[in-house]
Amino acid sequence: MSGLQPPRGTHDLIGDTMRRHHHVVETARSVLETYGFEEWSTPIFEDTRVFSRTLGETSDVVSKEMYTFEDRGGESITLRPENTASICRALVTNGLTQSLPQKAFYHGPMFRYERPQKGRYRQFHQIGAELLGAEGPLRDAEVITMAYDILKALGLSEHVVLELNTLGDVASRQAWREALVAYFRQHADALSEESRVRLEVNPLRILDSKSEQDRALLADAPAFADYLNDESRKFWDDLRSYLTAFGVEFVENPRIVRGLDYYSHTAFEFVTTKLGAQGTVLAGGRYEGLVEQMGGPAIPAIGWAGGIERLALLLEETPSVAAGIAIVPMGDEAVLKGASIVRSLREAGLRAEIETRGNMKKRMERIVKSGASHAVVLGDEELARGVVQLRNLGTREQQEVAISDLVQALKGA
RNA sequence: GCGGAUGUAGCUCAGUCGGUAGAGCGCCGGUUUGUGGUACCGGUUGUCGCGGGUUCGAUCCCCGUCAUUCGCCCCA
Repeated sequence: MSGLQPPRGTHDLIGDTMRRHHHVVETARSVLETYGFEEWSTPIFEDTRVFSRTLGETSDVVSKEMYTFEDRGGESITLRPENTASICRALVTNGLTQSLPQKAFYHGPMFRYERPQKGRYRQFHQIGAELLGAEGPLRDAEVITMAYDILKALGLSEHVVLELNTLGDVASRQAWREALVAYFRQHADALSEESRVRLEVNPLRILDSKSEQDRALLADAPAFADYLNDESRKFWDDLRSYLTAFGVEFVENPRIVRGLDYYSHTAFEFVTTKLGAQGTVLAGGRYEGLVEQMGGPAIPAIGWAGGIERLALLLEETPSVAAGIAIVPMGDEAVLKGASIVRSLREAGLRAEIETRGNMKKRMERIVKSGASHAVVLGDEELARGVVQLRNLGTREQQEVAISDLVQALKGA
């Protein structure tokens, strides 16, 4: 055993872990395609400004969680902590602001320097979707419904609840935020120590506090509903109507504020109670200023990202690998013939292995354990007659088949 | 970044009140050139996480460190 380990918070994806991971991505892909989304791949690292400008300088992600370094040319580079900003950058870079809407999805590693826990890693993987050029709440509802369909296809719809909130437009939020700050300033001495910091840095976060003393204050805090302007209120009403029309259930949770600065109007999270403190499994919202910050026109968009590790942890079962066919040659001559047979099976698109090690009992044990569907036994006697024994390992039925008919017999099976 | 728990074979774990480690499972070979997971025989596995200290001697005691894990913060 070597002393080398993967760096803290990183992990290898092998075997069952990789299969679960892959299953999440491919299940999502098939749903995303029914909605007309296409895969985009952006660089894993970007100019630091892509993230620092857009996520909010004071957000935890930017202030303490980014992997930022100078490259040899002196440029400040950051390993992407999320992908939405990159997608917006790519939209502008590739001149796609002229052909809206764009429906993009992505999956891949993200990097945040955090203390690892179950379902939380420093290199983790997200799958996400962005609808760029989302003209109104119908699109928000549609993109949320798409996320729900993916969770359902993964068999998780029973384990997860959609929590929904509105953050209003910039004007509404600004007015409310000022009222909140004024209120909390008045009661600063009653706030928890952490929330006094939040008051300066990200006051909306106080709403999400788990501290008892903070919660006591929240009851009389200014309600956002009183600050929503007419346009924002209509957006919120329409969103809920459309979601209902799509048949997606949700609960309203006014405490969802999201950690990143760029959201407006719609904010949502799919949460579970099964992952300890890491209950959010997929989350997103509407953002209207990001593309403009990347140097493009003001294009409203709606998107979300799901944590692939968290989704994979929730899967009930590990997807199985496809059953194969095992060739069992007995004797040197038979191995040569077995080689040509296994090749012809593979050329026919069948999954096949040639099993040469140990006595026949040991071979059969290994083959059965491997989940193979059929064994093809080939000894001197069969060789002489140009046939094989084809055994169905499920039914234990065995028949003699001419080598020339083997592919057809297996394809029909 | 803060606080708690844990670290012995590939896996699950036992153990030594300080005398350089064991079980089950797994894995490999054979019984068996001819057929199924459970039979029989044999075999394999460890810097007891890493570094330092105390000691004649440390896997065990002490300190540090790394990793995992739970909670806080924050987030997917």
